[in-house]
Amino acid sequence: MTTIDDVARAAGVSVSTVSYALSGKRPISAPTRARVERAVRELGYRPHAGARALASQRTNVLALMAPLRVDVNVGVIMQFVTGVVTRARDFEHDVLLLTQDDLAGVDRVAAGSMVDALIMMDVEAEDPRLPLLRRQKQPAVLIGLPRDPQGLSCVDLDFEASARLAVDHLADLGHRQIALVGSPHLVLERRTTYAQRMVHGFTTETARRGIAGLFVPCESSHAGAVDAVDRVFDQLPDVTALVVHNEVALPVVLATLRERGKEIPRDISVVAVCPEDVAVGQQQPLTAVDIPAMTIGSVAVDMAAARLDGDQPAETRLLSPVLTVRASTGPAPA
Amino acid sequence: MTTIDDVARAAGVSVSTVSYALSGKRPISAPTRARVERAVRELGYRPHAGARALASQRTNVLALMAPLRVDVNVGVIMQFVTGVVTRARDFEHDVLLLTQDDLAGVDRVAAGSMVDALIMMDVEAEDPRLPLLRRQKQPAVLIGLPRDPQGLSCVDLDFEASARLAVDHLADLGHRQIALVGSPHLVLERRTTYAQRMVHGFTTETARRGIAGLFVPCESSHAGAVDAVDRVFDQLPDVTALVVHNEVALPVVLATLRERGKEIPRDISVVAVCPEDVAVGQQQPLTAVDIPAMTIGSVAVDMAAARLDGDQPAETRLLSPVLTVRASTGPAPA
DNA sequence: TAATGTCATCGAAGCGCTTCGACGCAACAG
DNA sequence: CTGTTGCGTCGAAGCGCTTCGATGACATTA
Repeated sequence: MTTIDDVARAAGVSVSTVSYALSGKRPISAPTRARVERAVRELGYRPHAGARALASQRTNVLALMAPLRVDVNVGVIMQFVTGVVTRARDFEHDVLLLTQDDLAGVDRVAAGSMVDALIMMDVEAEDPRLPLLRRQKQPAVLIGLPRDPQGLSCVDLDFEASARLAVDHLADLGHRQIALVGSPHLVLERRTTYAQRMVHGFTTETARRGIAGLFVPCESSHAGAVDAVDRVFDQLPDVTALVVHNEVALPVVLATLRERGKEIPRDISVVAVCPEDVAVGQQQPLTAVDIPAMTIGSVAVDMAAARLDGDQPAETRLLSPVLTVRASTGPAPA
Repeated sequence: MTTIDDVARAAGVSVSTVSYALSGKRPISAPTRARVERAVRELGYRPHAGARALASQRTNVLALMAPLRVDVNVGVIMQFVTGVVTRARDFEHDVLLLTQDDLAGVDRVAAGSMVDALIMMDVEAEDPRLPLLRRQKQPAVLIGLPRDPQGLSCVDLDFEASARLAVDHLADLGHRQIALVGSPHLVLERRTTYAQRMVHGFTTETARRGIAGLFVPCESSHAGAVDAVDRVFDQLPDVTALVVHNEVALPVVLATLRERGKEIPRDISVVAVCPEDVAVGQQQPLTAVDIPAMTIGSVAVDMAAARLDGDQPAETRLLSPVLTVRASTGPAPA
């Protein structure tokens, strides 16, 4: 292994000069810096991460805790992760991946000084990780919105506003009976707040506009989706529009509607709440509220970075939803 | 931060005694060990990862390079990752996540001594990462099979055998015209070997058994899947069985078959090659060759671990496929 | 000419841990 | 009673880096 000593010797300078030349934390004359850089290149020198972390109190790694279960929406998670990893590189950071259930992991990586900051996905209302996070010296960023975010940064799509946006779009088209096909029971029971916030926004907005609004949970399986559609028609026979907030179920819901003889958007309009690629990848392109998963991931990193060197206080950011009209919504049938 | 010195002081022993008490690398008397452990508990001591890495040449972290693109099969990747992360914990290791395109990452984390070993997913025949990997001091495990694995451990499902298994199952049921609906063009062009191995196994086995075998690539989109089905009927009008090795397309292929008036398995049999949960989660449970993604991930970790402390030489392991008969295959129509 | 200031560089301490060699002590053999 | 062995513990070196204070060279000013 080539060390900073080797570089110093090769460049004919002291170790500290090499360090300063590379970090730029003190002025080094151009010729000296050139010699150092040359030596670095020729020897293929890489600073030892552990030694650096020990001396500088910085690891250049951040922890990402992601739900690797199968029941949640794999595609969205992947995009979050991609956003985080990609943006982290812009800040010269790598990403240590923890699983959601690894509660001890928070302590292990934070107290063990393995990371500079932590990002947690899929936060629940009373998430058991929050107390752990609060007592670490590293800043934490939550993707999601717990009941009490005290001391922790949060970022998420504004799901209440998303629901409103979807309802308004449909209401403006004349729809008066709208159903929300949402997350599985389990997700709601876990008190994952995005699901709750969606339902809440939907309920209040339909109420506000004097519209019949029905919420049905929907399991993420073929059967679950078919069942959800059936329940909608059962409980709201004259429904003319659906808001679907469940990616896995989405294609099945569409197929089932067609099977039941409903043409989209002639007989029934559909607004999806999902990432853009899912919305346009269906049999027909769907009007949708975009879940900008990658953006959220990268914003999370930005927020972590801000707290690392700016030591700003924690803040909460809710991203404004954007609805894109495509082929799946139209005026309510007469 | 509480350090090993604090623990030593609290326990009334020397620093080295604490270290040995915790690592077990030298005998420490029971009472002393108890005092150390008590101090550790009371102070909430966690060794500093960087310091430990510096002194011991072990980081207890392994790198996992995963394709976070969207075009590949997200679900399978997630399962690999889960397998790796979960198994890594059994060996007291954490996982650093790199993206596939981050070629420089190999050097950064390996030469920078951030990890003890590397695991690379989605390896191509002439993968550009291989030379980089070979010159690192850390062992590497590939998920996939490059043309020349020299010096690197490999693990994957035996896709040639999988194809054979699928073909044999169908041939034994009397099918004489079989099509393989496979990976997208791009994946093949990238020379991702699982796709090639699948095609090769399919081609040789159909030939060996004197069966008409047709391979059609299939893009991972609704339109792509529909198109693939059309091409199959175009080029092999009397086809009675399909092998589908493309998870994303799978549901669309099934739907399209039905739309074309083909009932499964009465008119046409289908063998999927996909993870079990995908096979059973379709509208009807599918006969399938399981892709044991999680197992492969955990085997990869096992292989890495073996090379870490046993310093066994590199080896290649191809997992034997298992075909499970479900509702989508039956005798060839007369 | 001496005092002052600037700039580039150096030396050394120290980050927190592991590990090697040494040491004291008790048990045992000769 | 001395010599040997083995167990449990300690001290110190060293892992590779960052950073602080000091220093020397040189230019600037009084």
